[in-house]
Amino acid sequence: MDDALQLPVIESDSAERADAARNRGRILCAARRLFDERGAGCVSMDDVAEAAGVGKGTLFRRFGSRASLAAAVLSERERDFQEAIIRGEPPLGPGACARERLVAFGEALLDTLDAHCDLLLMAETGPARFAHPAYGVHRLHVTLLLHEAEPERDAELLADTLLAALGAELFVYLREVRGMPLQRLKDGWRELVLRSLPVAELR
Amino acid sequence: MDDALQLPVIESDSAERADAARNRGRILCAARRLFDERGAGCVSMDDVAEAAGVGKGTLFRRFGSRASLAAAVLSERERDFQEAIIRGEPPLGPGACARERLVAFGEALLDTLDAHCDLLLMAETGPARFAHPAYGVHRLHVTLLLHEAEPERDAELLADTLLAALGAELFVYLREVRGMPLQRLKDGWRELVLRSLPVAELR
DNA sequence: CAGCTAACTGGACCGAGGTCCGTTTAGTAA
DNA sequence: TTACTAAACGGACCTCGGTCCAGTTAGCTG
Repeated sequence: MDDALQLPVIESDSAERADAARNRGRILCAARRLFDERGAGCVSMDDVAEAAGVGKGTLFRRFGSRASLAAAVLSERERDFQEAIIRGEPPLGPGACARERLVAFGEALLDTLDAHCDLLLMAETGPARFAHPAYGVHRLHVTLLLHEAEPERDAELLADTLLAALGAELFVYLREVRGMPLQRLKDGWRELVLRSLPVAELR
Repeated sequence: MDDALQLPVIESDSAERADAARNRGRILCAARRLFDERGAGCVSMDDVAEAAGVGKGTLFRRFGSRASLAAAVLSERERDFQEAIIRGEPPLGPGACARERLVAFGEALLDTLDAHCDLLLMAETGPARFAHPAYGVHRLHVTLLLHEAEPERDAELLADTLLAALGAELFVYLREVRGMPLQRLKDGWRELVLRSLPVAELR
Protein backbone atom coordinates (compact mmCIF):
# COMPACT_ATOMS: atom_id res chain seq x y z
CA MET A 1 0.00 0.00 0.00
CA ASP A 2 1.75 3.09 1.17
CA ASP A 3 5.16 1.45 1.34
CA ALA A 4 5.91 3.47 -1.74
CA LEU A 5 6.19 6.65 0.26
CA GLN A 6 9.43 5.82 1.91
CA LEU A 7 11.63 8.72 1.03
CA PRO A 8 15.01 8.58 2.67
CA VAL A 9 15.52 11.83 4.51
CA ILE A 10 19.26 11.77 4.19
CA GLU A 11 20.75 10.07 1.19
CA SER A 12 24.32 9.16 1.93
CA ASP A 13 26.01 10.41 -1.18
CA SER A 14 27.78 7.41 -2.65
CA ALA A 15 30.38 9.56 -4.41
CA GLU A 16 31.37 11.47 -1.29
CA ARG A 17 35.03 12.02 -0.77
CA ALA A 18 36.63 10.76 2.42
CA ASP A 19 37.45 14.22 3.79
CA ALA A 20 33.95 15.43 3.05
CA ALA A 21 32.46 12.51 4.94
CA ARG A 22 34.77 13.10 7.86
CA ASN A 23 33.82 16.75 8.05
CA ARG A 24 30.15 15.95 7.79
CA GLY A 25 30.54 13.67 10.77
CA ARG A 26 32.45 16.24 12.76
CA ILE A 27 29.88 18.91 12.08
CA LEU A 28 26.92 16.76 13.01
CA CYS A 29 28.65 15.65 16.15
CA ALA A 30 29.59 19.15 17.22
CA ALA A 31 26.14 20.49 16.40
CA ARG A 32 24.44 17.78 18.42
CA ARG A 33 26.67 18.53 21.38
CA LEU A 34 26.22 22.30 21.27
CA PHE A 35 22.47 22.11 20.80
CA ASP A 36 22.33 19.79 23.73
CA GLU A 37 24.48 21.98 25.94
CA ARG A 38 22.97 25.39 25.25
CA GLY A 39 19.71 24.83 23.47
CA ALA A 40 19.44 25.23 19.74
CA GLY A 41 18.41 28.86 19.95
CA CYS A 42 21.69 29.90 21.53
CA VAL A 43 24.02 28.34 19.00
CA SER A 44 25.13 30.29 15.95
CA MET A 45 26.38 28.72 12.78
CA ASP A 46 29.82 30.18 13.52
CA ASP A 47 29.78 28.37 16.83
CA VAL A 48 29.07 25.10 15.09
CA ALA A 49 31.77 25.66 12.51
CA GLU A 50 34.34 26.52 15.13
CA ALA A 51 33.44 23.63 17.40
CA ALA A 52 33.66 21.26 14.48
CA GLY A 53 37.08 22.65 13.51
CA VAL A 54 35.81 23.53 10.09
CA GLY A 55 35.37 26.69 8.06
CA LYS A 56 32.01 28.32 7.69
CA GLY A 57 32.01 27.70 3.97
CA THR A 58 32.33 23.99 4.55
CA LEU A 59 29.46 24.01 7.00
CA PHE A 60 27.15 25.67 4.50
CA ARG A 61 28.38 23.51 1.66
CA ARG A 62 27.36 20.38 3.57
CA PHE A 63 24.09 21.63 5.00
CA GLY A 64 22.77 24.47 2.90
CA SER A 65 21.10 26.34 5.74
CA ARG A 66 20.52 26.56 9.45
CA ALA A 67 17.15 24.88 9.06
CA SER A 68 18.74 22.06 7.10
CA LEU A 69 21.33 21.47 9.77
CA ALA A 70 18.64 21.14 12.38
CA ALA A 71 16.79 18.72 10.16
CA ALA A 72 19.92 16.65 9.70
CA VAL A 73 20.46 16.46 13.43
CA LEU A 74 16.89 15.27 13.79
CA SER A 75 17.07 12.84 10.92
CA GLU A 76 17.63 9.75 13.03
CA ARG A 77 14.51 10.34 15.04
CA GLU A 78 12.62 11.20 11.89
CA ARG A 79 13.72 7.99 10.23
CA ASP A 80 12.49 5.95 13.17
CA PHE A 81 9.26 7.87 13.08
CA GLN A 82 8.74 7.18 9.40
CA GLU A 83 9.56 3.55 9.96
CA ALA A 84 6.94 3.34 12.71
CA ILE A 85 4.37 4.99 10.50
CA ILE A 86 4.97 2.82 7.49
CA ARG A 87 5.77 -0.56 8.93
CA GLY A 88 5.28 -0.29 12.68
CA GLU A 89 2.59 -1.56 14.99
CA PRO A 90 -0.91 -0.16 14.96
CA PRO A 91 -2.36 2.28 15.72
CA LEU A 92 0.58 4.25 14.32
CA GLY A 93 1.40 1.71 11.66
CA PRO A 94 -0.92 -0.08 9.24
CA GLY A 95 -3.66 -2.22 10.70
CA ALA A 96 -5.81 0.29 12.49
CA CYS A 97 -8.50 2.34 10.81
CA ALA A 98 -7.54 5.62 9.24
CA ARG A 99 -9.05 7.79 11.97
CA GLU A 100 -7.16 5.98 14.71
CA ARG A 101 -3.96 6.11 12.74
CA LEU A 102 -4.34 9.83 12.25
CA VAL A 103 -4.92 10.38 15.92
CA ALA A 104 -1.87 8.32 16.76
CA PHE A 105 0.18 10.17 14.15
CA GLY A 106 -0.62 13.52 15.67
CA GLU A 107 0.02 12.36 19.20
CA ALA A 108 3.38 10.95 18.22
CA LEU A 109 4.29 14.19 16.48
CA LEU A 110 3.27 16.15 19.55
CA ASP A 111 5.55 13.94 21.64
CA THR A 112 8.40 14.64 19.28
CA LEU A 113 7.67 18.36 19.48
CA ASP A 114 7.65 18.15 23.23
CA ALA A 115 11.03 16.48 23.29
CA HIS A 116 12.79 18.59 20.65
CA CYS A 117 10.81 21.74 20.25
CA ASP A 118 13.79 24.06 20.00
CA LEU A 119 15.39 22.00 17.27
CA LEU A 120 12.12 21.65 15.40
CA LEU A 121 11.55 25.35 15.71
CA MET A 122 14.93 25.90 14.14
CA ALA A 123 14.12 23.44 11.37
CA GLU A 124 10.73 24.93 10.58
CA THR A 125 11.63 28.57 10.60
CA GLY A 126 10.03 30.49 7.77
CA PRO A 127 9.19 28.63 4.59
CA ALA A 128 11.77 25.95 5.40
CA ARG A 129 9.09 23.78 6.94
CA PHE A 130 7.28 23.11 3.70
CA ALA A 131 10.47 22.64 1.74
CA HIS A 132 11.81 19.89 3.94
CA PRO A 133 11.38 16.29 2.70
CA ALA A 134 10.03 15.22 6.09
CA TYR A 135 7.09 17.55 5.62
CA GLY A 136 6.41 15.93 2.28
CA VAL A 137 6.34 12.51 3.89
CA HIS A 138 4.02 13.63 6.64
CA ARG A 139 1.74 15.30 4.16
CA LEU A 140 1.60 12.27 1.93
CA HIS A 141 0.87 10.00 4.86
CA VAL A 142 -1.94 12.19 6.15
CA THR A 143 -3.33 12.63 2.66
CA LEU A 144 -3.53 8.89 2.12
CA LEU A 145 -5.20 8.33 5.46
CA LEU A 146 -7.72 11.05 4.78
CA HIS A 147 -8.43 9.67 1.39
CA GLU A 148 -8.93 6.22 2.84
CA ALA A 149 -11.38 7.54 5.42
CA GLU A 150 -13.39 9.65 3.01
CA PRO A 151 -12.51 9.50 -0.67
CA GLU A 152 -14.77 12.39 -1.69
CA ARG A 153 -12.97 14.85 0.53
CA ASP A 154 -10.31 17.35 -0.56
CA ALA A 155 -7.61 15.36 1.19
CA GLU A 156 -4.69 17.37 -0.16
CA LEU A 157 -5.84 20.61 1.33
CA LEU A 158 -7.09 19.10 4.54
CA ALA A 159 -3.75 17.39 5.09
CA ASP A 160 -1.85 20.65 5.02
CA THR A 161 -4.48 22.25 7.17
CA LEU A 162 -4.32 19.57 9.82
CA LEU A 163 -0.54 19.60 9.78
CA ALA A 164 -0.66 23.31 10.49
CA ALA A 165 -2.11 22.38 13.86
CA LEU A 166 1.09 20.44 14.56
CA GLY A 167 3.57 23.16 13.62
CA ALA A 168 6.46 23.92 15.95
CA GLU A 169 5.75 27.63 16.23
CA LEU A 170 2.16 27.06 17.24
CA PHE A 171 3.25 24.34 19.63
CA VAL A 172 5.74 26.56 21.41
CA TYR A 173 3.19 29.33 21.64
CA LEU A 174 0.52 27.07 23.10
CA ARG A 175 2.87 25.45 25.56
CA GLU A 176 5.02 28.35 26.65
CA VAL A 177 2.89 31.43 26.21
CA ARG A 178 -0.55 29.98 26.83
CA GLY A 179 0.75 27.39 29.25
CA MET A 180 -1.27 24.47 27.96
CA PRO A 181 -0.14 21.02 29.06
CA LEU A 182 0.81 18.43 26.47
CA GLN A 183 -2.18 16.23 27.18
CA ARG A 184 -4.54 19.05 26.42
CA LEU A 185 -3.01 19.47 22.98
CA LYS A 186 -3.35 15.76 22.37
CA ASP A 187 -6.99 15.80 23.39
CA GLY A 188 -7.58 18.75 21.10
CA TRP A 189 -5.96 16.93 18.19
CA ARG A 190 -8.02 13.79 18.78
CA GLU A 191 -11.21 15.82 18.88
CA LEU A 192 -10.26 17.70 15.74
CA VAL A 193 -9.51 14.54 13.79
CA LEU A 194 -12.52 12.59 14.98
CA ARG A 195 -14.86 15.40 14.08
CA SER A 196 -13.28 16.06 10.73
CA LEU A 197 -13.73 12.50 9.55
CA PRO A 198 -16.83 10.36 9.40
CA VAL A 199 -17.01 7.13 11.36
CA ALA A 200 -16.05 4.25 9.13
CA GLU A 201 -19.19 2.48 7.98
CA LEU A 202 -17.83 -0.84 6.86
CA ARG A 203 -15.08 -2.06 9.04
CA MET B 1 -22.01 41.33 23.98
CA ASP B 2 -18.57 41.13 22.52
CA ASP B 3 -18.20 44.83 22.03
CA ALA B 4 -15.79 44.66 24.91
CA LEU B 5 -13.11 43.10 22.73
CA GLN B 6 -12.38 46.20 20.74
CA LEU B 7 -8.68 46.69 21.22
CA PRO B 8 -7.33 49.57 19.23
CA VAL B 9 -4.47 48.25 17.16
CA ILE B 10 -2.59 51.51 17.11
CA GLU B 11 -2.97 53.75 20.11
CA SER B 12 -2.02 57.27 19.16
CA ASP B 13 0.22 58.19 22.02
CA SER B 14 -1.30 61.28 23.55
CA ALA B 15 2.04 62.52 24.87
CA GLU B 16 3.82 62.25 21.53
CA ARG B 17 6.08 65.06 20.59
CA ALA B 18 5.44 66.92 17.35
CA ASP B 19 8.67 65.77 15.70
CA ALA B 20 7.96 62.20 16.69
CA ALA B 21 4.50 62.34 15.13
CA ARG B 22 5.87 63.88 11.99
CA ASN B 23 8.51 61.20 11.62
CA ARG B 24 6.01 58.45 12.30
CA GLY B 25 3.92 59.81 9.47
CA ARG B 26 6.89 60.07 7.13
CA ILE B 27 7.95 56.53 7.86
CA LEU B 28 4.52 55.02 7.36
CA CYS B 29 4.08 56.94 4.16
CA ALA B 30 7.46 55.94 2.76
CA ALA B 31 6.98 52.32 3.79
CA ARG B 32 3.58 52.13 2.15
CA ARG B 33 4.99 53.57 -1.05
CA LEU B 34 8.03 51.29 -1.18
CA PHE B 35 6.05 48.16 -0.37
CA ASP B 36 3.64 49.09 -3.08
CA GLU B 37 6.33 49.76 -5.65
CA ARG B 38 8.62 46.78 -5.09
CA GLY B 39 6.72 44.32 -2.96
CA ALA B 40 7.35 44.02 0.73
CA GLY B 41 9.97 41.31 0.33
CA CYS B 42 12.30 43.57 -1.63
CA VAL B 43 12.37 46.47 0.80
CA SER B 44 14.95 46.59 3.57
CA MET B 45 14.60 48.58 6.74
CA ASP B 46 17.48 50.78 5.55
CA ASP B 47 15.52 51.51 2.41
CA VAL B 48 12.55 52.62 4.46
CA ALA B 49 14.68 54.78 6.73
CA GLU B 50 16.38 56.45 3.82
CA ALA B 51 13.19 57.02 1.86
CA ALA B 52 11.60 58.53 4.95
CA GLY B 53 14.59 60.81 5.46
CA VAL B 54 15.07 59.44 8.93
CA GLY B 55 17.81 57.58 10.77
CA LYS B 56 17.64 53.87 11.32
CA GLY B 57 17.52 54.37 15.04
CA THR B 58 14.39 56.46 14.71
CA LEU B 59 12.74 53.85 12.55
CA PHE B 60 13.33 51.15 15.12
CA ARG B 61 12.41 53.43 17.99
CA ARG B 62 8.96 54.03 16.44
CA PHE B 63 8.25 50.49 15.23
CA GLY B 64 10.33 48.02 17.19
CA SER B 65 10.77 45.51 14.38
CA ARG B 66 10.22 44.73 10.75
CA ALA B 67 7.14 42.70 11.59
CA SER B 68 5.72 45.56 13.59
CA LEU B 69 6.20 48.00 10.75
CA ALA B 70 4.29 45.72 8.43
CA ALA B 71 1.53 45.43 10.99
CA ALA B 72 1.34 49.19 11.31
CA VAL B 73 1.04 49.58 7.56
CA LEU B 74 -1.79 47.08 7.61
CA SER B 75 -3.49 48.61 10.59
CA GLU B 76 -6.08 50.57 8.64
CA ARG B 77 -7.36 47.49 6.90
CA GLU B 78 -7.23 45.59 10.14
CA ARG B 79 -9.27 48.26 11.88
CA ASP B 80 -11.94 48.06 9.21
CA PHE B 81 -11.90 44.31 9.51
CA GLN B 82 -12.38 44.42 13.26
CA GLU B 83 -15.14 46.94 12.82
CA ALA B 84 -16.92 44.64 10.39
CA ILE B 85 -16.55 41.72 12.76
CA ILE B 86 -17.81 43.51 15.82
CA ARG B 87 -20.47 45.82 14.50
CA GLY B 88 -20.85 45.06 10.81
CA GLU B 89 -23.53 43.25 8.88
CA PRO B 90 -24.07 39.52 9.21
CA PRO B 91 -22.79 36.99 8.45
CA LEU B 92 -19.48 38.60 9.41
CA GLY B 93 -20.96 40.77 12.13
CA PRO B 94 -23.41 39.83 14.86
CA GLY B 95 -26.78 38.48 13.84
CA ALA B 96 -25.87 35.23 12.13
CA CYS B 97 -25.29 31.99 13.97
CA ALA B 98 -21.80 31.23 15.23
CA ARG B 99 -20.99 28.69 12.52
CA GLU B 100 -21.91 31.05 9.75
CA ARG B 101 -19.99 33.86 11.36
CA LEU B 102 -16.93 31.68 11.65
CA VAL B 103 -17.12 30.68 8.03
CA ALA B 104 -17.46 34.30 7.02
CA PHE B 105 -14.57 35.28 9.27
CA GLY B 106 -12.23 32.81 7.62
CA GLU B 107 -13.32 33.73 4.14
CA ALA B 108 -12.73 37.39 4.85
CA LEU B 109 -9.32 36.65 6.27
CA LEU B 110 -8.47 34.59 3.21
CA ASP B 111 -9.46 37.53 1.03
CA THR B 112 -7.19 39.78 3.03
CA LEU B 113 -4.38 37.28 2.68
CA ASP B 114 -4.97 37.13 -1.04
CA ALA B 115 -4.73 40.89 -1.33
CA HIS B 116 -1.77 41.51 0.97
CA CYS B 117 0.02 38.25 1.35
CA ASP B 118 3.53 39.67 1.14
CA LEU B 119 2.83 42.22 3.85
CA LEU B 120 1.12 39.69 6.05
CA LEU B 121 3.99 37.30 5.54
CA MET B 122 6.33 40.02 6.72
CA ALA B 123 4.10 40.73 9.70
CA GLU B 124 3.79 37.11 10.75
CA THR B 125 7.36 36.04 10.39
CA GLY B 126 8.50 33.87 13.25
CA PRO B 127 6.82 34.23 16.63
CA ALA B 128 5.71 37.78 15.75
CA ARG B 129 2.35 36.48 14.63
CA PHE B 130 1.21 35.47 18.08
CA ALA B 131 2.61 38.57 19.71
CA HIS B 132 0.69 40.98 17.58
CA PRO B 133 -2.49 42.49 19.07
CA ALA B 134 -4.46 41.68 15.93
CA TYR B 135 -3.87 38.00 16.55
CA GLY B 136 -5.25 38.44 20.03
CA VAL B 137 -8.40 40.00 18.67
CA HIS B 138 -8.89 37.28 16.11
CA ARG B 139 -8.32 34.62 18.71
CA LEU B 140 -10.76 36.16 21.11
CA HIS B 141 -13.39 36.52 18.42
CA VAL B 142 -13.04 32.92 17.30
CA THR B 143 -12.99 31.71 20.88
CA LEU B 144 -16.25 33.47 21.67
CA LEU B 145 -17.93 32.11 18.56
CA LEU B 146 -16.77 28.60 19.34
CA HIS B 147 -17.95 28.89 22.87
CA GLU B 148 -21.31 30.13 21.68
CA ALA B 149 -21.68 27.20 19.32
CA GLU B 150 -20.60 24.54 21.79
CA PRO B 151 -19.89 25.59 25.36
CA GLU B 152 -18.43 22.26 26.43
CA ARG B 153 -15.67 22.44 23.86
CA ASP B 154 -12.06 23.51 24.55
CA ALA B 155 -12.63 26.73 22.63
CA GLU B 156 -9.30 28.32 23.55
CA LEU B 157 -7.24 25.59 21.98
CA LEU B 158 -9.51 25.09 19.02
CA ALA B 159 -9.38 28.79 18.23
CA ASP B 160 -5.60 28.78 17.90
CA THR B 161 -5.77 25.56 15.94
CA LEU B 162 -8.28 26.90 13.46
CA LEU B 163 -6.36 30.15 13.10
CA ALA B 164 -3.31 28.12 12.18
CA ALA B 165 -5.18 27.15 9.04
CA LEU B 166 -5.33 30.84 8.12
CA GLY B 167 -1.66 31.65 8.62
CA ALA B 168 0.19 33.61 5.97
CA GLU B 169 3.00 31.10 5.52
CA LEU B 170 0.60 28.25 4.94
CA PHE B 171 -1.44 30.43 2.63
CA VAL B 172 1.52 31.33 0.46
CA TYR B 173 2.61 27.71 0.33
CA LEU B 174 -0.83 26.49 -0.70
CA ARG B 175 -1.32 29.17 -3.29
CA GLU B 176 2.13 29.48 -4.78
CA VAL B 177 3.76 26.11 -4.32
CA ARG B 178 0.74 23.86 -4.48
CA GLY B 179 -1.09 26.14 -6.86
CA MET B 180 -4.47 25.95 -5.17
CA PRO B 181 -7.01 28.61 -6.16
CA LEU B 182 -8.46 30.89 -3.53
CA GLN B 183 -11.94 29.41 -3.79
CA ARG B 184 -10.59 25.98 -2.95
CA LEU B 185 -9.11 27.29 0.27
CA LYS B 186 -12.40 28.93 1.14
CA ASP B 187 -14.28 25.71 0.52
CA GLY B 188 -11.82 23.85 2.69
CA TRP B 189 -12.25 26.33 5.49
CA ARG B 190 -16.04 26.13 5.31
CA GLU B 191 -15.90 22.35 5.42
CA LEU B 192 -13.48 22.38 8.33
CA VAL B 193 -15.61 24.75 10.38
CA LEU B 194 -18.92 23.08 9.64
CA ARG B 195 -17.57 19.70 10.60
CA SER B 196 -15.88 20.93 13.73
CA LEU B 197 -19.05 22.43 15.16
CA PRO B 198 -22.42 20.85 15.72
CA VAL B 199 -25.49 22.20 14.00
CA ALA B 200 -27.27 24.62 16.26
CA GLU B 201 -30.25 22.90 17.81
CA LEU B 202 -32.32 25.83 18.89
CA ARG B 203 -32.28 28.62 16.38
C1' DC C 1 55.18 7.82 -9.45
C1' DA C 2 53.52 11.93 -11.97
C1' DG C 3 49.87 14.50 -13.75
C1' DC C 4 45.23 15.87 -13.87
C1' DT C 5 40.79 17.38 -12.46
C1' DA C 6 36.79 17.65 -9.97
C1' DA C 7 35.57 18.30 -5.49
C1' DC C 8 36.45 20.18 -1.20
C1' DT C 9 38.07 23.83 2.01
C1' DG C 10 37.95 28.03 4.77
C1' DG C 11 37.92 32.56 5.80
C1' DA C 12 37.06 37.14 3.88
C1' DC C 13 33.07 39.32 2.69
C1' DC C 14 28.13 40.90 2.26
C1' DG C 15 23.45 42.44 3.47
C1' DA C 16 20.05 42.96 6.76
C1' DG C 17 17.87 43.27 11.23
C1' DG C 18 18.54 45.29 15.43
C1' DT C 19 21.16 48.00 19.33
C1' DC C 20 23.76 51.83 21.50
C1' DC C 21 24.82 56.14 22.83
C1' DG C 22 26.48 60.88 22.23
C1' DT C 23 24.00 64.85 20.32
C1' DT C 24 19.99 67.72 19.34
C1' DT C 25 15.56 69.58 20.17
C1' DA C 26 10.60 70.26 21.72
C1' DG C 27 8.12 71.76 25.37
C1' DT C 28 7.91 73.96 29.95
C1' DA C 29 8.71 76.68 33.92
C1' DA C 30 10.72 80.84 35.90
C1' DT D 1 14.24 85.16 27.06
C1' DT D 2 16.73 81.79 29.37
C1' DA D 3 17.52 77.61 31.58
C1' DC D 4 16.42 72.99 32.04
C1' DT D 5 14.98 68.21 31.06
C1' DA D 6 12.91 64.44 29.06
C1' DA D 7 12.33 62.78 24.74
C1' DA D 8 13.69 62.06 20.12
C1' DC D 9 17.33 61.67 16.77
C1' DG D 10 20.61 59.28 13.70
C1' DG D 11 24.36 56.87 12.26
C1' DA D 12 28.19 53.96 13.80
C1' DC D 13 28.32 49.46 15.21
C1' DC D 14 27.21 44.51 16.22
C1' DT D 15 25.65 39.82 15.18
C1' DC D 16 24.47 36.41 12.31
C1' DG D 17 22.91 33.80 8.27
C1' DG D 18 24.59 33.06 3.93
C1' DT D 19 27.86 33.62 -0.40
C1' DC D 20 32.23 33.68 -3.00
C1' DC D 21 36.35 32.34 -4.70
C1' DA D 22 41.32 31.49 -4.59
C1' DG D 23 43.94 27.84 -2.95
C1' DT D 24 44.27 22.85 -1.67
C1' DT D 25 43.63 17.94 -1.92
C1' DA D 26 41.59 13.28 -2.75
C1' DG D 27 41.42 9.95 -5.83
C1' DC D 28 41.79 8.39 -10.58
C1' DT D 29 44.63 7.39 -14.87
C1' DG D 30 48.54 6.30 -17.52
